[in-house]
Amino acid sequence: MFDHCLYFNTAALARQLERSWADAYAPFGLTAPQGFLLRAVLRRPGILQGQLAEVLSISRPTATRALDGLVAKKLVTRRSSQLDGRGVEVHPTAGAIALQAPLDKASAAVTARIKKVIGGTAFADVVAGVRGVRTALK
Amino acid sequence: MFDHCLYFNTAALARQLERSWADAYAPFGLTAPQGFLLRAVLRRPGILQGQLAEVLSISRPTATRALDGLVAKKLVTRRSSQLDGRGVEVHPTAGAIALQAPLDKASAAVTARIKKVIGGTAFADVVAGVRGVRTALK
DNA sequence: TGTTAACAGTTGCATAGCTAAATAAAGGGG
DNA sequence: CCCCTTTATTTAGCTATGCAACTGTTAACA
Repeated sequence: MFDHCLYFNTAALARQLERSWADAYAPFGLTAPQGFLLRAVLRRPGILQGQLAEVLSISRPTATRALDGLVAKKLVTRRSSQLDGRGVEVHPTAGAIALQAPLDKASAAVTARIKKVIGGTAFADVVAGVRGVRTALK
Repeated sequence: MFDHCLYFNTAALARQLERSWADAYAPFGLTAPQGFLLRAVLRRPGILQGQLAEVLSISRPTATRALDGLVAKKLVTRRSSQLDGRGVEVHPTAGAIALQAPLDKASAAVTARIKKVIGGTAFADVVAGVRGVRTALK
């Protein structure tokens, strides 16, 4: 019905892909967005919340709430920045650090499975195309 | 941070595009999903709810709730199917029919603007690529 | 014809996302 | 030093989405 609509196809694919990631992260007790958020914190311990929102391309209120969830699960802690009392640093707990390798492994498995289905070249082309549109519209 | 992740880029682009569509449909008092839902009903008056969910690639509960919104705005009516009492036909009201042409025009304008920014060829390539992934993963 | 299975829609509950407005901390004149 | 502006986060309120479970309708069939 909306075969040639960029928004329709992109949104539908996002919902479809979310299921794969939800399945992959469920064993860790994480949803897909929580998993990506935690992986971002693990890669940059102490990152400020605002920067997290930016690298994840979500609004700051959404980052606040998503972090509330990870704090409740004792996977990250908030710490007021010494340099600027307005900023809040986010640090992974020991439990989260223990999860990093398995989480990255599970993530790689999802990507590998999708690449196997659609082909590595098609995968790379679509990712590059989507990223290109994001950048052009920014 | 997740530059090569298909899910991350796709979901981020979907959120980004939604703003353009939200702006385009706001003058009609519609959100982006409501606008697409209404356009689908206008193209196939009397379509069954389950078929609507399928063509829009959303779950049936989501279709139920989205339709509740259009019914509240008096843009569509529900009618029990004569052929099968389980099914519910969705019909556009006269008010909705009057909206069809302007709604399609506003939709075309959004697409035209995006095509202008990223180029018509890139647009078509990305749409085809995204749709291809959707189909392959179905 | 009564029972059971399948199917369409709805309801309950939860997550994720946004905008707008409120709070809190810096920083800059005067 | 006080007031005003800017910036970082949070809170409030809303929409969209999904899964699981429930209700009502149809169909199959013993």
